[in-house]
Amino acid sequence: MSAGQPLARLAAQLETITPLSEAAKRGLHQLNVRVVRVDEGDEFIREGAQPQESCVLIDGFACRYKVAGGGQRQILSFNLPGDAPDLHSLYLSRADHGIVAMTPARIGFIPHRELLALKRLHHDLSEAFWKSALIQASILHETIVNIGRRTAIQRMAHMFCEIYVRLQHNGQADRRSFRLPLSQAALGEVVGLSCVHVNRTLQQLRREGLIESKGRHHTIRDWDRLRRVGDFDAAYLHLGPANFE
Amino acid sequence: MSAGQPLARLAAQLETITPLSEAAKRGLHQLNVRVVRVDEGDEFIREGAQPQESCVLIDGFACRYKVAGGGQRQILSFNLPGDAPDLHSLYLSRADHGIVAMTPARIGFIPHRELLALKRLHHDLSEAFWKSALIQASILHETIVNIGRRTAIQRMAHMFCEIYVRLQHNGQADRRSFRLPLSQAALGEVVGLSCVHVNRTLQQLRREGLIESKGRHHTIRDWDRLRRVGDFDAAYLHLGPANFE
DNA sequence: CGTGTTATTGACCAACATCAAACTTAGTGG
DNA sequence: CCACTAAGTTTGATGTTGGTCAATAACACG
Repeated sequence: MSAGQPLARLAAQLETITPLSEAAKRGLHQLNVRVVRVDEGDEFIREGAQPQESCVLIDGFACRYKVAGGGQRQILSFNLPGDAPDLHSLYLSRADHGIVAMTPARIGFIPHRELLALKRLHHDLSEAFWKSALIQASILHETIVNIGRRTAIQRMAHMFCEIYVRLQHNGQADRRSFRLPLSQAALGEVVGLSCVHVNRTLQQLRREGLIESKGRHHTIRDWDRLRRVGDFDAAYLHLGPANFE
Repeated sequence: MSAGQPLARLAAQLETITPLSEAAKRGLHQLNVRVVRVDEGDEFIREGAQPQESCVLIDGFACRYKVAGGGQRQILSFNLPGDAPDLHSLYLSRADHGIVAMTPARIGFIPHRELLALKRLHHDLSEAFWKSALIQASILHETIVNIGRRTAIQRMAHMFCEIYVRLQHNGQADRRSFRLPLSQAALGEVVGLSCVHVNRTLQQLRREGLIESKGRHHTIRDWDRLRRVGDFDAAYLHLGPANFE
């Protein structure tokens, strides 16, 4: 999957959303992709920038975030390999959030012009992009509910469920076990908690036998209970007919 | 604006986003719109439904919401006349949120098939819809920051700023004054607070001379300070060159 | 006028933040 | 391989914010 087709995973992901014509796939692979390696912590899209390119996460793990007035960061969403995290910039001139790599990663930058032209040429591709944006919005909705209405332990449980299901779907989870490259401080920025409270909530999840962690490697011990605690129903991820239980 | 062209406001709103060709506008107005009157409190789209039509808010005020496991409601966003709140349903089969009228309202329902056909026919229209969905996403991002990172008074101040600017842009605010048809309980469902705390926070905003309210009619007394308190910058609303100060 | 809904108040409490220190881990260079 | 460092995790003590419960007051509507 590596050097040859930088957009292979994007294409694969789009196809799980909507079948693509051969022509559309060929078009994707003929795009002029500038591949850039970034390091952990690099903000490869900055809040407020006005990029002329859109990016695709080729491999690695990234997060979209915004910074509140007090300087505190809020993570808006995760991005896994194959995601196109800023289709936004295609139509909105100003990036209203930054994107930061959480691991060393490779990013593909594609000129807006080419992408727009391709989208116009292949209607199925255009639909797939739209649908993918709608799924992202659906995840944002659930995030708002999670932060607005759930307690610390529910939020964390819910977050672990979401991450597990998405990593699993992305081929990055082994059984009930996965690596989540975020510090506890960063986890707090995801669910809107202080890092101290994240720590204590994690301990509670462990104490109750729901998860197990060493370092940044986490294992789900009791999926069914974790799901119930986190009030998690994977429907909002729109991952197709697969059901995770 | 009333009987003749149910989609007049939608067209107007789309045009503030992207100029539309005459053909596209004609196409819009030839759509087969089923207009329905709903009452305050009516949930005209239910969470989990699988509608075959998309809706447009012709007049009135509506909110999109989700319900958490505990039965508590979280409001995701406001919708004003001219909004198309569920373009989602065009591509995602299951509505992952409900929509409820906050005032008596008129809703236009348009068959998915017609809308999809029209979108395919007029590229500018398709772009306008996409852009409008991206703006909604941008608002969701700010909502997540608001709920995740700000204190009660900041959240409320921010919400009033957003509502004021949007109502103003929609022609529904008079000077610094507007009607917001939500109970304090509902305001709490917007910003993730209990209704008691909403009440106390409102009092604080009044005490500090930032706003003034009688009933559901609110007036902004000190826009500049309200904006600072709420950490509000209208950029994320993408309302075009207009600047609100 | 009643009657139901919404707003307001008070008392109390739980959840979560903050601060500061100790401990662990992983990484780095000698 | 070890010492050193920096980053992240864990702990305790304490304070604040905001939630809950329950009662009362103000409105709105028929």
